[in-house]
Amino acid sequence: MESLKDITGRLSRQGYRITPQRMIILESIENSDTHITAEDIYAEVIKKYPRVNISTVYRTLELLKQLGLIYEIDLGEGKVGYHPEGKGHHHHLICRKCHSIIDINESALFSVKAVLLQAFNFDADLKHLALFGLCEKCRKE
Amino acid sequence: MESLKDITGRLSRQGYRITPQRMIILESIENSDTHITAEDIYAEVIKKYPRVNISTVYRTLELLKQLGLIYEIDLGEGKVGYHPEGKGHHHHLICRKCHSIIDINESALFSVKAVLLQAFNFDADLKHLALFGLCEKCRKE
DNA sequence: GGTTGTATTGCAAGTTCTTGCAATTATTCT
DNA sequence: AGAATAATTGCAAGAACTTGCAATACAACC
Repeated sequence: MESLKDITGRLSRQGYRITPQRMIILESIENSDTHITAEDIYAEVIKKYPRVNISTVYRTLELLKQLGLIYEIDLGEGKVGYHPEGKGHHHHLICRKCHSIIDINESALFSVKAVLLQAFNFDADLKHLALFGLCEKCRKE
Repeated sequence: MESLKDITGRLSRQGYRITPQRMIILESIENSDTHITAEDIYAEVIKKYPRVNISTVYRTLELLKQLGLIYEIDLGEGKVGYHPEGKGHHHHLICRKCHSIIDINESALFSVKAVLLQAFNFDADLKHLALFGLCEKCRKE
């Protein structure tokens, strides 16, 4: 479990600056239990710091994503959620027809990660994956 | 390999109408060798039928996607590509840092599909998957 | 603590995709 | 073939995100 201090330390060491905006955005993500959206993060942020612009939120999310500190998850229907690295991992099976979502455990795809690492030297982020397809109900229709 | 006639037949049988707009959009996707984008499809379409609106392109892509006749692929950097069902399948390993893309064969993930089908009765579309992570080069930096 | 260099921000304009609605048109039924 | 009906389209407005740029402010160095 990575604390806020670990994250800011890591940003700092890589030459990124610790701004009040980034701190509030980070806190919002860490405090969320679910897959929080950019819009929800923005709503949280302006409660405390009304002058923050939404483009700052998007830029910060992009930065944290590239550094691997948060994960972006495609939730289907054009929705995108974010999740901190430190919290539990799982995957989503999303029905492309009825849009229902089944959550499955991280371990279901452990073998895939190993294959990709060995065959392609590619370190895949198989922690929060969205897989699309047809659910049990829609397969029968 | 599914021909244009197979696709229109399937649309028709399910109560969808065959319009000139849909025909041109379908042809553009079928004729493309790569992962064509919505923008490129639109550019193709208006060459032949200048009055078509781009929202028709998006709506048609959404329909074909839900019916499983085309696949949508997240290419990273906010880019989305489309691929007809009838042509070859493969996956992409996309580096979240340098955005390079490695193509891998469909068969690399056959075992995953079987597991999801057995455990969750979920028929996953593991034909054109985008997996994000770090490539060999960026892992060393 | 003040100065300096550069990352970051806010703003506004721009892209990309979505949606509501009235007009149009493909299909069905006679 | 013509009328009925319901899916589809074009349009315009909107939502979600991105980007260029000048102003600001973090952090490093004296």
